[in-house]
Amino acid sequence: MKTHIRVVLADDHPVVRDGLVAMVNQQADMEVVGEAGDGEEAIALYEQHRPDVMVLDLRMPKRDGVSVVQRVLEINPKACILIMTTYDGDEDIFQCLSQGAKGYLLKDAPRQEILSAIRAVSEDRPYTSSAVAAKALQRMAKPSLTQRELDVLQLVAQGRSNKDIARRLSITEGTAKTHVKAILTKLDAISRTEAVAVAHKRGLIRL
Amino acid sequence: MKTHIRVVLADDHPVVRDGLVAMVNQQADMEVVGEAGDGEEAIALYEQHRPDVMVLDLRMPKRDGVSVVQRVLEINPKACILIMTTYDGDEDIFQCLSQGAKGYLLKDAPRQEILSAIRAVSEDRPYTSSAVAAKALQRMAKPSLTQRELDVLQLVAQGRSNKDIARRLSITEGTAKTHVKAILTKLDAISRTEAVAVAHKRGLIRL
DNA sequence: CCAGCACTCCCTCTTAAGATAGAGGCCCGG
DNA sequence: CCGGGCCTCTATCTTAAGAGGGAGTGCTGG
Repeated sequence: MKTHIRVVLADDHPVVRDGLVAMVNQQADMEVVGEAGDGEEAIALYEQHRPDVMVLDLRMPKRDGVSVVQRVLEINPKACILIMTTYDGDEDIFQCLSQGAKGYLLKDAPRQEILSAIRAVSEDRPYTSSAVAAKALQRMAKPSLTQRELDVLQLVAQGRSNKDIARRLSITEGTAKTHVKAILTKLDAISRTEAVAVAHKRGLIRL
Repeated sequence: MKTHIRVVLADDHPVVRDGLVAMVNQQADMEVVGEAGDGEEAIALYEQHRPDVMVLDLRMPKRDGVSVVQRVLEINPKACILIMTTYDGDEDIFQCLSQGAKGYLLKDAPRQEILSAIRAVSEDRPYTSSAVAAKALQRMAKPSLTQRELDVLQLVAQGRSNKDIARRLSITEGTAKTHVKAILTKLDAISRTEAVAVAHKRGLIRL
């Protein structure tokens, strides 16, 4: 057993970092060795400190949480990453876990759960609450959207018309319609507005 | 000058509460006297402690931040409330400030800003960062939606058709269209999907 | 090499959405 | 009392959206 779990935090909210620092440093068996406010910094601090656990927020400036997970696991495939975020969409959960994050928890989790998640992940044991695990499983049964469909979906969510989407993506309106239709089918939506609602709930698009 | 600023916190994230507690209790001139995890509890703790400052999150279980502001100001019209949230939509800002909150700041604010906001509000001085104030002013120039229009907008955002909306609200499809048209005009949107995007950005609807 | 997928384009047809214009009942505040 | 929002309903018309087909390209992995 380790004498000390060394932790690096990455979250763009100073308050949340302070909260985690307070919680962690109060424990005898763990210690915060670095704090990052954005994705780039998070990667730099990981390389510098090589911590036992990295606690990561999903939405951060400069670099997205998912891409930080990828990069860190490139640097060290055995890295133990715990995602801590407010977003509970199945797409986010699925992406992070399938990229190789060891744990995923929500910011409204109680202190004890956060601390035991950090301990679990530090010992290379995956940590996922049952609600989160359920969403990951749900997501696996659903069809994925292609990159092009995601491009179109993004524009649909901004309220663009098919003609407008076609112009922006340099395709014909007919093709735009084909993509939209595929999106509706995959998301099981009747209209484009419903598709946006579903996509938002699932975490396929952000704002 | 007060010897002690007594603070009550309300936020549904334990991590955020811990962060604020750590920050505040480190200061010689202030102290946290109560922590709430939802809106109801927040009101109860306000009555119990009558703190100098109340720090409030907007989105909480059981009771919305805005309605907590209203209730607390009913209890004590001189109450000093500081909103602290991640939401920066102009509607949220406008609602809180016009209800009588003394300050509004975002969770990504640095420690110093948070602390000076608490001090300002405790002395009955309003605190608003320039970016937040700008949004409140922007909002004032925009037309408000009526209650009925908000009802319709909510359904539009869920992807409902005009016919469906009409059924749910027990009105004719024509009337639903009339409301949708008014919404499009007020939000300066061309399509309903764009209206949803705009409404979301402004904080008029939440998922 | 061929199957499969992603991306593109094309067609028709039906329905929903949005623009435009008018109008009556209601309640509140000047 | 009367004007002015708000909510409701009406009607017509144009255009965009969505359903339902098919089909050709290029790339990739078995």
